[in-house]
Amino acid sequence: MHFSKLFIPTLKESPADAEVISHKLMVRAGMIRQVASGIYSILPLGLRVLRKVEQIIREEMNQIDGQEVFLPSIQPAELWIESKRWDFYGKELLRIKDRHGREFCYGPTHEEVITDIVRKEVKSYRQLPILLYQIQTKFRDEVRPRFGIMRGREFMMKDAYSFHTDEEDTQRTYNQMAQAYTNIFNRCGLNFKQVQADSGTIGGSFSHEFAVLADSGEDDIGFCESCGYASNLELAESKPPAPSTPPATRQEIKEVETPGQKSVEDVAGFLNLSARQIVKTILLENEHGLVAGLVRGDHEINPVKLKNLIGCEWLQPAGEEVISRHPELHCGYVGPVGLDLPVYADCEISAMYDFVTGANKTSTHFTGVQVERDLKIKQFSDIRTVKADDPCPRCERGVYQVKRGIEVGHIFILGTKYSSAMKAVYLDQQGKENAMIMGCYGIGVGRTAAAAIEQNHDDKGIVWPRNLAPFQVIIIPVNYSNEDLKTVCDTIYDQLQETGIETLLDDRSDRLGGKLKDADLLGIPLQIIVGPKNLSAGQVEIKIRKTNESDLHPYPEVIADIPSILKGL
RNA sequence: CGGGAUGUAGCGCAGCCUGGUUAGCGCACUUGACUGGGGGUCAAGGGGUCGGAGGUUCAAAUCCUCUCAUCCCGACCA
Repeated sequence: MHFSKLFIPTLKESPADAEVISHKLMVRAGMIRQVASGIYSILPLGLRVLRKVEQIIREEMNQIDGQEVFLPSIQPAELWIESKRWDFYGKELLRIKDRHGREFCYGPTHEEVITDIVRKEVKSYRQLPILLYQIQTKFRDEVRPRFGIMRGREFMMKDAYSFHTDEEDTQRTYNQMAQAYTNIFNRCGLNFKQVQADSGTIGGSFSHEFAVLADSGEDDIGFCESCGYASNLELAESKPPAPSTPPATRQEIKEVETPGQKSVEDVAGFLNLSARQIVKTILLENEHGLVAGLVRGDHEINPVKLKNLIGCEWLQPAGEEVISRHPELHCGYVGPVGLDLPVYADCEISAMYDFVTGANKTSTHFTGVQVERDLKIKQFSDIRTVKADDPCPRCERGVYQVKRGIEVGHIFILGTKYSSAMKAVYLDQQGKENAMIMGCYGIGVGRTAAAAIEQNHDDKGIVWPRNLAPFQVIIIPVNYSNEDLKTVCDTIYDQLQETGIETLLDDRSDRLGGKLKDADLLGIPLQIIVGPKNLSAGQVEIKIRKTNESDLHPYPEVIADIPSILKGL
């Protein structure tokens, strides 16, 4: 392609409303433009990159017998009512009416549509398993879109769905999918981790995320480098407490005055104790009312773990307004002793003796509290959030590291949640009807491209991983109106094109400086700079974007080496 | 949905506090000349209902009220 013919509106300055580096660079490199909050136009250069990601995904999906389909983005309400998600999905579901007043939504995901197709067309165990996927736009009316196409409302996604007769077969496909995802993100040149994840509102029993490690990520990833265990922090297991021997004499429970001492730090300082000797009581609210969670003073409660433990629909920290409706609860002095609420305690509490809790009385705490004597615990479980340097639960010596991650892929075993609700059944060998077992698997296409930029850039611009680069090579003449240079550049261009290397020829009349700045900004892996001085010495300059290394090479001999130079990048 | 901020030319910004010529600057754009190895120089141009509506005033980009949009933090999120 000739640069002058391509629509690549590059900018010298970053847009004022861009915060993260990938957003800034994608706008500056002329890849995307914003249309409305969370809604973007993809320009030619951006689309070339997205197509690269898509192609890699297609190849890996086809490799494991996935078949590509294309489902509608506008979906009838009936299907969503049938799966019970019309009410459950909430405001994120963009609802629309057609001219007849019939209700539709813009698909945020496609379990309903795909299950509808499969239930109509698949009747026998002989037709299973089946794996279908598509790549198309989704719309989720996010509360707060941000970071360019990293978290847009409309976005490109690959979603795949599999249907099976039994758990084992589902697990097999799930594992193949995990391997395919690993291949995909490796080919995209990303540094990522496959981590345990919560299945959230999509439901299901088993799930992993693929997280690209980057500071701008929105998730916290906990992982252990000794054994490789990795998990989203909202699910990361903590190591059970080592059995401890109780002190010879146990303290008696005692009320102490703690006026104005509400936080753990306050109380610890006031009583001259460590936070580890205090038990925090956190009040949370779910559809059944209030519950209490106990964690050690230096720990944080993990609502996701607690929600999964209780098995409730939702769970959130109780607001002041809710607490104020309970006169027996005093903010800052709530404690588990004699508390008339279901009390869940973190495992670590079971190894504590002589600790401090709130006394359910203003300006008062208890000291010398003992679990078995003073507390009524509904259940002990792992309900705290792990921190960096916590011991790894899966190996002897390892400790947690915590880093930010961008969720680029997520795979789930759904079980029969949708197939039961929507009666997607098949006849088994005995002629008996069974619900199909499902899995679903997603990749954010645009987010993957953005994540690649987050991991591969410098102060000059993008540094594309080779497989995602919109072009492999850019030819930059010092002056394209010079006939000799033009001839050489055209020759190199034709030669590379014939070899199948995607090449961009910067035929613009701009001065060299501007063209070099743009080439760096666009992040094309290899630059060939053709100037009169070097050329008269029979040489051209070749610059590697990633390393900034620039060397003179004999022309025309070097052109034949370009493919091998590229392979080495 | 709570908290914070910003809307002035395609992009980045100043002017606003303390109202008063024709609303400025840099980049980009158009024309011409010179130039040609890291965003060049000179000259001449085009482009604005100062986000919108209402109000105060002799006079509003500037003060007041409402509203819309966008961004950030939090909550939320396959």
